[in-house]
Amino acid sequence: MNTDGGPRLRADAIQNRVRIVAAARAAFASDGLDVPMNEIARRAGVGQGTLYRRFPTKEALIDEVFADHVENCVNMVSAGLRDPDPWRGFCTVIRKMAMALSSDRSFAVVLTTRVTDESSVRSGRRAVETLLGELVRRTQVAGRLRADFEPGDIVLTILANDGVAAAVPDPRAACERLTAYLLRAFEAGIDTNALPTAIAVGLDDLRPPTRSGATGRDGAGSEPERRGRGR
Amino acid sequence: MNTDGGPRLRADAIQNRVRIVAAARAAFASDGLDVPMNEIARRAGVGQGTLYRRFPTKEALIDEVFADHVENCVNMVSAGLRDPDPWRGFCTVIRKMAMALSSDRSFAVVLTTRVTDESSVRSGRRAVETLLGELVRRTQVAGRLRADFEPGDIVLTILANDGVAAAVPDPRAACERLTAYLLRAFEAGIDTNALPTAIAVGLDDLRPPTRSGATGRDGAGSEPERRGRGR
DNA sequence: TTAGAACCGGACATGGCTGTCCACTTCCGC
DNA sequence: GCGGAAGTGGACAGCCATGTCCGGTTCTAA
Repeated sequence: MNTDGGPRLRADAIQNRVRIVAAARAAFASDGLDVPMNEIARRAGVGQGTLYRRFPTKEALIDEVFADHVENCVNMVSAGLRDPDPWRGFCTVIRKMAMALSSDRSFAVVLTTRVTDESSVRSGRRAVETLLGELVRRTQVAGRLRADFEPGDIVLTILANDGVAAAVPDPRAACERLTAYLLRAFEAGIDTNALPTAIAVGLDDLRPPTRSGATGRDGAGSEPERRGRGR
Repeated sequence: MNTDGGPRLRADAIQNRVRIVAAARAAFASDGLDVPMNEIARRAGVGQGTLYRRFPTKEALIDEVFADHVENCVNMVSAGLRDPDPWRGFCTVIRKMAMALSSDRSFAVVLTTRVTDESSVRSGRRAVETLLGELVRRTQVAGRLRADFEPGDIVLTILANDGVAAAVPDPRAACERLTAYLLRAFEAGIDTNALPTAIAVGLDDLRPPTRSGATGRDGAGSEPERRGRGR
């Protein structure tokens, strides 16, 4: 994966780099992209200096960590596309995506927003979009997916799952259920009521999260604390 | 609304208080709860000192601003409950909720997470939940809502809409479409396939949006902690 | 073995946010 | 009017985030 064309690193530096990436991967998955850099350094057992030497910005680290995540995503959609039963393939892709989103808090962010601007993540994302487009068309041709379904509806599905996963204590179960509902709605059937106009957004058109709320509120009593110059 | 039992305020102070609340309402709606306090003060045309004199913490301000939002929500659900056609009432409530979520970025946060701990928002939220439970049961009895639909699925709907609204450039259209899909899936019909197990969460069981960790997989090498070679 | 380049850790600079303090100003009862 | 309590604005403290710097350490090539 890491075919980084950079200058050869010293043996110990390579070790540390690997450790950093592993720590970052775990940290992002469990705590989201908000996890501080020094926390990642701590988990990796290196100093901040070392971390920033390898990855000049947080963005660079995110990019490295998620390049292969996106690649996995590409593979997943490709696999669904090769399923002889289009509808089953479609459902599998949607379900697997939902699972990935529910188990990794940062996945949706990386997949949908431009946290990194000039990156392999970005191109991978485009690949995903193209493949999803094919998947949709193929399933519609087979007659199992609503004719008015649009690729943008998959973005909708991703974001919906993300919203659920971000707040619920058991994201897996919740996302499974949401996905089951959505797949039911996506299937071609008797109901031919027109849908509201489709949203014309791709994965690149989304705005950054800012997950509002965040009034501090770590849970551990971080009350105002009266720390002024006492008087 | 503001039946604040505090001491009588001076005329100019009342003016400023009103201005602050109005500015906060607008700011929260458009920018989310992350908007800084001094930005709110600026918009209200007052100093920070004044703001903090009226509302000792940001939490208190949020509480004040959203008490009536939640009240509106209660009224909305009540209205749906009085619709002679249960299914139509149900759909109206879900749609209106989605609209509210899509037009006010902070609404979902206030509705679903405990940003404020001891507050009228909290009790209003419980009222909303009770009413939603009735709404669900009533619609099921009328035979138009799936028998295996659960009140928790409305929470799912709220969170899903929130996820979409947070990221998409035109939240209104996107939420409308998502809601149309979901309502289709919720309706009782020919499809009697079992759903995955329901999620047993209420509005109060949700975790804050940021930094709560533990997506159910923390054990993955969390703390190598090898801490420095000799030196 | 050894010299020096690469590497290391952690202190520090910077900036944004919440919340505090206080010297000054304004309203309002008498 | 006038005196004082209530009110005001903005400087400032403390915290936590990203990213920088540098004195000391360690790998490695010769």
